[in-house]
Amino acid sequence: METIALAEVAAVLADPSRAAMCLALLDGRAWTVGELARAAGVAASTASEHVSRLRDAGFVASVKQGRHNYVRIADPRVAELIEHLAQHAGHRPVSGLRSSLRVRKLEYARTCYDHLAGTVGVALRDGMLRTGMVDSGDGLALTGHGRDVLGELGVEVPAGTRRPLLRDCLDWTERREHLAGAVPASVLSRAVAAGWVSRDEHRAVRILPAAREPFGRLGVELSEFS
Amino acid sequence: METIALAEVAAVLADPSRAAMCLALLDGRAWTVGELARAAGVAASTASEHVSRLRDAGFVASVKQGRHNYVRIADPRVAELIEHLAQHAGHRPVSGLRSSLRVRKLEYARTCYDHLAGTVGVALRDGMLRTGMVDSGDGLALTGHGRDVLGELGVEVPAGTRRPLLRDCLDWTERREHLAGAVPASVLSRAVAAGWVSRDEHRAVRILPAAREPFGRLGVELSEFS
DNA sequence: GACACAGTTCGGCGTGCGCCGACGCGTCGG
DNA sequence: CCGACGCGTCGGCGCACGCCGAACTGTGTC
Repeated sequence: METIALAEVAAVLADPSRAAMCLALLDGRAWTVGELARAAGVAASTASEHVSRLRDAGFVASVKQGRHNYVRIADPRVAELIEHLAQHAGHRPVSGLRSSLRVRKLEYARTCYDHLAGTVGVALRDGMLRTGMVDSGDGLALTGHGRDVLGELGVEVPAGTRRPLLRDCLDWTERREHLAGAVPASVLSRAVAAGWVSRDEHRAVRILPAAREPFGRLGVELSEFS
Repeated sequence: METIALAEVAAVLADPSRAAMCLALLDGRAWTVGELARAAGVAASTASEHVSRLRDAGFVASVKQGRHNYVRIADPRVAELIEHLAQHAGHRPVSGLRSSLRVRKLEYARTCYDHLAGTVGVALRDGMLRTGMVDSGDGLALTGHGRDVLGELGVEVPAGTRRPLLRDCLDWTERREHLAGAVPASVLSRAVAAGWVSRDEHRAVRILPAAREPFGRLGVELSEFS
């Protein structure tokens, strides 16, 4: 009974094309069916079938707009699920990930669904802990000082949401933890809106000069990386 | 490159027989290959092949003992991964789950890999929060009072482990959260060792009379349920 | 040493499903 | 109004893989 449900849900991710689409969608943006087809390397008709199946399984949601069909991840929980699965897949083959330039870029700064990851993401976690904005006594918590600094930077702290404010998320390349949750999501959207960073191709993030001051307030010295 | 890894890992869970085996193994015990074959309803030879595949993928570990091969979940992280996946599978079809007697039993008390779940699991979370053993200000934390009570009950609080002491885990039947993590795991193993509860068939847990006093200390009044 | 039994390997069978190309439909642009 | 384009549906092809039974290995039992 319920056992086949697990298999069905896993089967949806078990296809290389659908898996590629899901990983692409982890950047948090809405992709068209055609873009997903190119990303996965299949015909548009095939991609359309895959999107239907992902939608039926509750992994993605889609909205029609003119002649385009925009597809995005249905829910942050789904994004976490896929991240966890990819993480389990990733930590076995140590592989030569650290080679291509594009990967190098992703190592430095990228998005993990709706928050920052990569070197910068890890540094953000370190910085917020070091400056006392976040406390980690068996579970992560935002301190009063943390709330103050975020307020001054114009980052809204969501209230009354079921989503945890702060969660640890094991990093794909760094093999260390970065911050996930409602607060880091809010930090990223503020950073984009304020021109501190810009979202680049795929999941890469470009750090702009304007980031120096606000990121310093968060305990991240960008000059340390280059 | 990395995209096919995700598909490969999902494909391992995508088979109904392997999925059934994994769900069975979530009770935390070591099963023989033959037992898994019967649980999944396939021939022993087929089950053997499935176990090989699960082992290669890092989902299970196996040890040979005499002419038996004992199989268990490789790692708590894997157990959580499967729980998350099953959870995503479960919350769509509302279905008439609440029918059979066996399911009723599982609703009341069962294991979620290595800790208590079901009605009792949820009550444990409520009780430990209400009695001030656990604090939940943006993240769960064990209080000093909590450490004291656990100490008096003979429950060891693991130290120096990477695993979080307390995590929330959304419950399958109750649709509410119960406690996961190192501390709840320790509570369950102590409860079994001390004869407060016994592990029953499948994932069911039988609450014994000796549980009344220690569970009361944890804020759970067993008489409230029957 | 003979037998029973758990597990593994192997060959062969059946089928489910991912793929494409062709076609139809709706939207946008000249 | 007509062509270009994005998307969805359908039919047919081919491969991958889950299944079993038979044979073999290794381990306990009488």
